[in-house]
Amino acid sequence: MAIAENHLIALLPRKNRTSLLALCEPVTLTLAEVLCDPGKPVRHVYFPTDGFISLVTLLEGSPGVEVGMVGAEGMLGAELALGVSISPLHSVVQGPGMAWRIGAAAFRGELARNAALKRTLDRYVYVLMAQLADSAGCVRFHQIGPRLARWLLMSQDRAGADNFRVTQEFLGYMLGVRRVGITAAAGALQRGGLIGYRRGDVTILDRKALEAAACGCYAANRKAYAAQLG
Amino acid sequence: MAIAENHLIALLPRKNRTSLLALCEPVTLTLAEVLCDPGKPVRHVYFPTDGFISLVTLLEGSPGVEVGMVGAEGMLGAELALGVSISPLHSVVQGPGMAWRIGAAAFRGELARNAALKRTLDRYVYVLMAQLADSAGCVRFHQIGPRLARWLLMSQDRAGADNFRVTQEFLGYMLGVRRVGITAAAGALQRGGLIGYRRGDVTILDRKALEAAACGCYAANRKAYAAQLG
DNA sequence: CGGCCTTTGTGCGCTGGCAGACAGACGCGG
DNA sequence: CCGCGTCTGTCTGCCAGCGCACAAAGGCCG
Repeated sequence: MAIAENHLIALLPRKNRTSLLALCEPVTLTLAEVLCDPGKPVRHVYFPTDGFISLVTLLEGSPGVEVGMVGAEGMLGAELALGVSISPLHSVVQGPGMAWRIGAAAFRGELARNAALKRTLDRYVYVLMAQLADSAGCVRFHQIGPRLARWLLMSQDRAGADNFRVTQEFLGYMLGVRRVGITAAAGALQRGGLIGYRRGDVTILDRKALEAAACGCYAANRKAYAAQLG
Repeated sequence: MAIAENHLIALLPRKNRTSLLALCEPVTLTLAEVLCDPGKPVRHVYFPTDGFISLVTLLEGSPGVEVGMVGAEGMLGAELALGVSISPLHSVVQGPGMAWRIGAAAFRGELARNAALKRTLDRYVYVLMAQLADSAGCVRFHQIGPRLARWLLMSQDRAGADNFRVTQEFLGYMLGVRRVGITAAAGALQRGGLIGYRRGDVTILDRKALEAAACGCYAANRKAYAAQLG
């Protein structure tokens, strides 16, 4: 089976794209794999095609919160494009699948040669920043229900499927709330017929309604991405 | 009186520095002035020397939260360094003073010519990202007291003085909490002799103790800045 | 001096989410 | 088909922070 596309790579002019892909190797992202720890050097950058990755802030003494998601629309390791090789975030594979991978050194070399790549990634960094800023407000003011709906939509987009696996325990960790909070919110969505949820197996049943139930951050993020990289 | 320095500019090699400064004009930042609205084009970038600026996320339908502060250690308008001229954040002058200012177009031109500038700002963007990510966790998990202490320290650093003006109302807005929450937390700090607070006039009395009372985000942010731009 | 605006202090009832504990339900593997 | 581990649902008590409302104190200005 042919490997799927990564959108950032697809945006590059042919010449820049082939020069980048020449350095890439396809790798499998396996569920719950940790690709990056905060404060540690970035070894590889990843351009997911099928799989997707959660970005989590870890403040010592507190549980984590997800502040971003990276799928085929993005990349992991954008800090290298800023000339820094230390990751500020914790990165965990959230949806299994494939990704293009490049070693950090090779990637820096390519960046120096490939101006179109650098320009594209700069824009991506901007979108990420907007996402981080929104996360702060979302995490503070929005309630569990709408945040859960947003999370499910973002996952659906990146999984490219109506169905994916995730336990309530894990969702609680991502949203920075207790598992029981998720039980309640997910129960409400299920009773309303927006989703089906059975033992770690979510199915999106009514996407329109889910979009209506999600907090505005979902739409805001899509809009910001489309404006810069659409 | 000679205008004070901006640290990012001071980091540049002499040649790059003079070439940038040739485009700058000194301007006065007046308290509560709004320099930038979310979604609007960035007209100027600012390199504060005396004054400082709060960066606030505004999600529609929610109050704001401060997610970053810009003083002489930083700049406002870093998104231009990423090739984007739309600000994602609301920027308000929080401490009056002076800044170097450049028009957006002139700044983009200079960026294209001045590689050292671009490299420095890339690193600054990284520090900002780390700050945004931390903010999300801080806002979610840390209590008002420690967050207030952190805010006061950050302001003291940027004001370059032990004393500055800020009302509890404004503080509540910045931290995304009710004014009464600030009243309680500030009262505790005052009773402990860490600060003096009288009708919009704060004085830092015991900086060491305040550092101990602040949440870890204060130290984390200083460390991240020092590592990249120290 | 007196009035008015700004800023701070306090009280009360409410609620979303927390902590911990436990009981069912499902399903895989032996 | 039985058992145990995983996942989900529910309960109880609790607390930080919320919304609202009002009182008091400081300060500016006529």
